[in-house]
Amino acid sequence: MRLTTKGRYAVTAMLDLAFHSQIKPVTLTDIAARQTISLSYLEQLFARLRRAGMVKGVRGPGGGYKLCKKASDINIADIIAAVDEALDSTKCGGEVNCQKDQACLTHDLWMGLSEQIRTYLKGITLAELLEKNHVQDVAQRQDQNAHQVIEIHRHHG
Amino acid sequence: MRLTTKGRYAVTAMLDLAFHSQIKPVTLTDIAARQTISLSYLEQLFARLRRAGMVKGVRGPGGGYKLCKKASDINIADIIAAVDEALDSTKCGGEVNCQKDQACLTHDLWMGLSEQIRTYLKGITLAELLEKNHVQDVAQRQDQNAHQVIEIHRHHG
DNA sequence: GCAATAGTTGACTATTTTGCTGGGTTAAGT
DNA sequence: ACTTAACCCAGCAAAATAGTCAACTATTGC
Repeated sequence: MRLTTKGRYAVTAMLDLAFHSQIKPVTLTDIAARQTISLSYLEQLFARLRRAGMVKGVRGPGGGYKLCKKASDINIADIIAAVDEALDSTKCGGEVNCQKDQACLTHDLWMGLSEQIRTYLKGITLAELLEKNHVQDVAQRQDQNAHQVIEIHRHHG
Repeated sequence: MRLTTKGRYAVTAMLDLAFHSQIKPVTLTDIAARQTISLSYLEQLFARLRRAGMVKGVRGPGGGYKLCKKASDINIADIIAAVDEALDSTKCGGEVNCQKDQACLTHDLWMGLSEQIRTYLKGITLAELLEKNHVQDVAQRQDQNAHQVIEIHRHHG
């Protein structure tokens, strides 16, 4: 399991989708605007998410994307796996005898690590994240406001 | 904390170094040959590892690289951090108000995840890895031999 | 001192991934 | 019909990844 910006984009977009598509489908244009991701890049990502059976596209006016499953049934690991797509992980993609003699020293480490991370991310659902974010988002906003007030006081005091 | 092939290369090389530099320094040429990583790429990686105070270069004949600390005092997270070098992690590198209004939806997730992974990797030392690999390496070799014997039997039986 | 070894440095290239632009086609709603 | 928005490409620019080459310096051993 690789961790790059691409996966983060996908998770961000899915989060946005989960949050806004309760009532009607959400257009990629909207997500692009809210999350400042380019529309075309989103199209690429959603093409893969769709192929992975995570989202469904609805054409025509009033269309957009919807989640195929409940947000509580979608985990982060699957999202990342969907967009990262079949990188053979290293020269030793799954195989054990990856190197001539000594068998790729880090094999066990990376397999173990990968598994650990995957397990961790599989345990987190979109729904959980949404909840968590909602709460903390408010908290952050309050903090920010507080800081701003303090800053203003400093500059004008 | 990002996870890419670069970090894996670095860990692989450090593992090799830890394993072979018990007696005398190890040249990058040797590591390059054993781990099939290009010499120049290794040079780049080791330049950073050296600047991070993890390895020490010894010039002249019989020279090479040595670990600065004991293998049991070097953890994987530090190795990866050393070569990955100051990526500001995303547009919201550490800052909280990464986006105009809604504050980067995935912020909490990625910070939490990063921390989780870092913690995990900080808990693994080169020494531990070496030990683990040594044992499993032998095991794998035995397995392989066994499989080969079976294959031969199949083809010639 | 001289030659060989091996680190050190930097500039330069190639490949891949990433992220994006812009063109189109197709399905659905008004 | 017309609009909307998914779908589908072909390509492109920037960045990251991986590697090459060449010059230089410090160290060891003869």
